[in-house]
Amino acid sequence: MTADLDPIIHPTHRLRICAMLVAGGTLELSVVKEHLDLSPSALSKQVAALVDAGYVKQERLGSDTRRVWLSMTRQGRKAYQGHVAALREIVNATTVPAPD
Amino acid sequence: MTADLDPIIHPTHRLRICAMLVAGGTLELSVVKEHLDLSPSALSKQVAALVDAGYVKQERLGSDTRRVWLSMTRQGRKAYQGHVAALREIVNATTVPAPD
DNA sequence: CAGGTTGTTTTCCATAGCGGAAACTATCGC
DNA sequence: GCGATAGTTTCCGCTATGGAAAACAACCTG
Repeated sequence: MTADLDPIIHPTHRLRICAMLVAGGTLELSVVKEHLDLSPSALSKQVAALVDAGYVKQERLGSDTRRVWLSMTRQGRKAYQGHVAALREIVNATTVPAPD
Repeated sequence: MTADLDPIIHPTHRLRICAMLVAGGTLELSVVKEHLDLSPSALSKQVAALVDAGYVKQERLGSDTRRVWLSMTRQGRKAYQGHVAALREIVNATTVPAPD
């Protein structure tokens, strides 16, 4: 009943990264970097955290294999959905502990 | 157009505290503590951060002045609304940077 | 294929945030 | 006044974060 916020996803940069990937499918790392205006190292680390958690897949695709592409894994999509559900639950809460 | 996430509000405990107060009006600190299952010191610190930001008002009301009551300030409510708007914007984003 | 360039990751470092435990302050009820 | 109750602060260790620069990888050109 009480969905939990996912601490891997919640921090602002990672939440944004996931949102982009969920909406956009497979995106180039550099596109995400520009869109979120993150430094290379900051982005790389946040993405690494998502990859470590099994939420995001990284691959070098296309003709120029220097470029990295990102996409959500099935597990990541599920975790993201759960996280968003938890956010909605919190934000939409109308019920509040009854006063004494 | 791009609303920003508020770093004061975003962290999970503070988000929950704000959500409770926005929904519940004036609540006793201990009620919040029980509801969120936080240790005394953890709660005290998170609330202090919200108070420092001017988002939450703390007062000792009623006969037992040991008990602290919490409520959102006007500024806090506004910040919370903005934060939630930003969350919605991120989560509902359908538009994504166009591919090459 | 050497050398330069571009894209990404890693290392190093300094700083901020967080939470538990325990000491402390203030108040209450008897 | 005393023990119990509510909350805050201090102290401490741990994790997270981010910038800068070094390192690494892949590409491109001559």
